[in-house]
Amino acid sequence: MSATYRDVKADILDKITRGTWAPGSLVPSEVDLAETYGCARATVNRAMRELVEDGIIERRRKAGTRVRMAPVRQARFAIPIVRKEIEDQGAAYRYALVSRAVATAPDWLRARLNLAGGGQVLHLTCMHYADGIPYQFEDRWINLAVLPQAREADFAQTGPNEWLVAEIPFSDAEISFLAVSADAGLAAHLGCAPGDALFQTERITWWQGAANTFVRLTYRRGHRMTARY
Amino acid sequence: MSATYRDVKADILDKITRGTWAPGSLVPSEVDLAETYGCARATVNRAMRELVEDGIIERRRKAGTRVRMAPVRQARFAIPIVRKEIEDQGAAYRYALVSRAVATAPDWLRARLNLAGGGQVLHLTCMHYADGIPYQFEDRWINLAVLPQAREADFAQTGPNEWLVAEIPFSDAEISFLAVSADAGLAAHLGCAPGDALFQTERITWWQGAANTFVRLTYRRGHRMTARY
DNA sequence: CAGTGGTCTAGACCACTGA
DNA sequence: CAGTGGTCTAGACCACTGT
Repeated sequence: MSATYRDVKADILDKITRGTWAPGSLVPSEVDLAETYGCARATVNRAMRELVEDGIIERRRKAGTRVRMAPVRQARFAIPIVRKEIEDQGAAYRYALVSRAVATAPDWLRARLNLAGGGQVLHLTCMHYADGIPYQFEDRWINLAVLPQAREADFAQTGPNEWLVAEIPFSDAEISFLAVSADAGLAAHLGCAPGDALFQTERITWWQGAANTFVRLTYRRGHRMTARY
Repeated sequence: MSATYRDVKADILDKITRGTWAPGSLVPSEVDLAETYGCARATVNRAMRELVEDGIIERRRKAGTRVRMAPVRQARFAIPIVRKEIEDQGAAYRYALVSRAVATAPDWLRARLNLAGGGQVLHLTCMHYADGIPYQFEDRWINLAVLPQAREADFAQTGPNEWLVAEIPFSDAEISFLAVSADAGLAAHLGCAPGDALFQTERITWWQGAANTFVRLTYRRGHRMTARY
């Protein structure tokens, strides 16, 4: 008697993975399941909500709950701060500012960030090292219309990433993963040969509707990003 | 009076993003918040649980709830079936089996999948096209000890991905994203030049503790994977 | 040991939506 | 319009863990 929501979730998941409840089939209603497991409906409801969250089942009022035909396989990636990423690997972290310039946003950036014409941006390039070895090259553009205080910030000691996290702790973002061929500059910074295939991420973040930064992070040769799901 | 859990969540999130409640600061207890919002504690609790899930706050019994110092930025990626991915772009999908062979698992694969010596695997290579243009090259290894029925399956018409989803709808997986340089084979299949940088994913899936498949998916030049969070 | 979150309950009302 | 999920409530007990 008296199952917990974890018990209920585990049992239902088991029935689904073992095929007792096939993809597309109808799952008993919450009331029935509550009786089956001898618990309150709220308990069943919580188990079911988590299964929806996990992409295992689909629910619709009146129509009931069904096992998904094609499970939505989804992975969650933690987007780490570079320093933490490196330190978690047990390596020593070092940061270096490569260049810094205030400029008018180039056309491609205005299009990406949906900026008005003539917008001023702060363009930074930096390097992140793990145990002295190049780890990541950072190419960052900060919208000075949204973050005028960036103009006065000192990025010689602290990377723009950590500065931004302190300045704007929570924001919306869009991230892309892709592969690029190393040009001469990247090759020099990351200690690889021109033409080498490198893993790159691009990220745009917004705060209260306005884009505040665009960043392109290029990792050293051989880097991979891993997740479990 | 009588706020919903969405109201409560939105209001708390607003207080955090606007800086009213700074990173690291203590959030009022559930009992207090319930009184503030004029709702039941369970309602506040649900809002708070979702904020934990979103990586915004941390909670510990007795110690209370705090705004996270470094927000855990996390992105969720839907791992699509290639066919769906292509069709959702409005393109026509075509599949072709390139090769098929039963073999003893090579050492690197045995290590990756934690297989016993002498294990038999089915090695398949396939192509996926969008509007007739090469889209993705699939290099798949299926553990015949776990999935003996793969030996008899016809992969000429249906890709191994869809076959596997039907056979083992739900499983655990580990996925990696990386960049590779196209070798002669990949270049020929994907219609690019040798040496081009290509985006690649590797995935291992387990079912009931045993690895059943390893797959390496290489995308055509210029492919990028995008998510919002 | 006291305060906080974690969970369960029994009941209620509501919001959809398929038949 | 009836059945299903979605949510809220008031109260209860429990499980941690800081002081």
